Amino acid sequence: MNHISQKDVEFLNQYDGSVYDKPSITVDLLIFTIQDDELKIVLIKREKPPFKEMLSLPGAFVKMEETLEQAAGRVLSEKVQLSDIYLEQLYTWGNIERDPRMRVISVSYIAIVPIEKLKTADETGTICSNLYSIPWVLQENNSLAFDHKQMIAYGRERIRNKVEYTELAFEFLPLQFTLPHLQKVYEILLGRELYKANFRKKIHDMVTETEELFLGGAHRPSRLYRRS
Amino acid sequence: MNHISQKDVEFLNQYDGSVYDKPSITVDLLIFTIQDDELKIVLIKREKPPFKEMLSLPGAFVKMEETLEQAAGRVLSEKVQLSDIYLEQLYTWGNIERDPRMRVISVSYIAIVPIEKLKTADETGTICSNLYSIPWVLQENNSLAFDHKQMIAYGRERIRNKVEYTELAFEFLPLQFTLPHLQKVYEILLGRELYKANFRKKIHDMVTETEELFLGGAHRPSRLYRRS
DNA sequence: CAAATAGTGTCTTTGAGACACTATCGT
DNA sequence: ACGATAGTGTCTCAAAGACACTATTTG
Repeated sequence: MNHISQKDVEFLNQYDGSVYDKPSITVDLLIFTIQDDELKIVLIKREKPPFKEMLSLPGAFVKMEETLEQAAGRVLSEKVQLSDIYLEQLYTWGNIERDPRMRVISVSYIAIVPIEKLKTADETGTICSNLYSIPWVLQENNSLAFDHKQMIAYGRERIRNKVEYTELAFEFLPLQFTLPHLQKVYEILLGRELYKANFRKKIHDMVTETEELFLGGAHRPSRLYRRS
Repeated sequence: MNHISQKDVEFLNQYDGSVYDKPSITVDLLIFTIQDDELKIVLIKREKPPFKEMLSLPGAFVKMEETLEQAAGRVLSEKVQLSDIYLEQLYTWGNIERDPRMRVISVSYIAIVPIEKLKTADETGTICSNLYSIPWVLQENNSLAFDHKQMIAYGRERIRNKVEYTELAFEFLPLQFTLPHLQKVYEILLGRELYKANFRKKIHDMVTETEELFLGGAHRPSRLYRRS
């Protein structure tokens, strides 16, 4: 597959000799979680120029022998060695000057990991210490490497929208959860408070109650549910 | 920008020498219109292998000096020399074997053009004779070049969804239109009939009535509206 | 005036929103 | 018993759905 025949070269030459001068392709990951009642994202401090010392999304060049999803999965597994993680293509960014060194096109992906899962896969604490609150990241005076701030703003918006018409919110929670906890997730993602009774009517068909209660709180315990 | 410094090469070599072995990037266009009460798309018959003689989406390799949007606009303008055309990124397709010759990643775009606009920009008739009905294209026994059939199915779905929560349907119509015509567009895109009175309540705030009537029909003429 | 399409009024049903109430735990 | 959180019943209101009606044109 990597060998290019003469016919292919002729074909490609019709397109301005793209064989010899191609953009590079990367994937960048927006790994979201909810911690301490805040929507957070995994960022890393760049160790090399350009944008040295600045925060950026984890990413990698796409290899010839992997699909985009596989590349995204590879970047993700370098951070958290976990299976069953929500992964969705967000948008492809192709501005010419988005990387000052050369032409790079980036396919961005959204990943969502429950904080409990993140903690168990993070023995060294390198991930959880790299979690940044979205409101803080998106502050006006704050600046990120490349166009990553714009990506995060776009990803934040995608999540806000999808929460309304999908069951995306569940991706932030473990298998079992209480309804007050689920409501809190919705409230954080939507950015507004919800009425308890109405909320429960809305999500009623999405959940099944278990026999267990969530104990450990100082007051009346709440029932644990699963997705139905 | 096309010059790669030694430092860049070192940087890139960390990523498996991607400098010398990169995927190619193309854009593929889903140009939709409505003609004869059917959703249709512009397809071209491939003149060369692979998939010679088969139908495919119009597309092109992305040049180093153009953004993805510009590349999409270039392909579009090769078909229809028109401004003010709805253009939206759909999805990026990165399967390894999607092009049998080599590794090609394709960024797909949806374009929507009112049939009237398409006709005026199509003196030779080369576009309108290349319009294919979506239901026909998506038939099970029908086959298209590359993964283009899958792209069209995905684009069709995107349109069906966005019609419900955006004003996308207006993109299929000229500046002035009648409400029966607008309703027909909604019905075609949604794939079901709508009640006249309810439909008008729903779109009431999106439109402004003009002083003109649409004449030429055999019966009572309907009023022309614009987007508000 | 008949046929056909354009356009409107209104009853019903559904679901979101608001709020008040009851229930059950730990201390 | 009390404080605090969990959980429910129900009224209100707005929008979607269904259907019947009136209006205006051509031939």
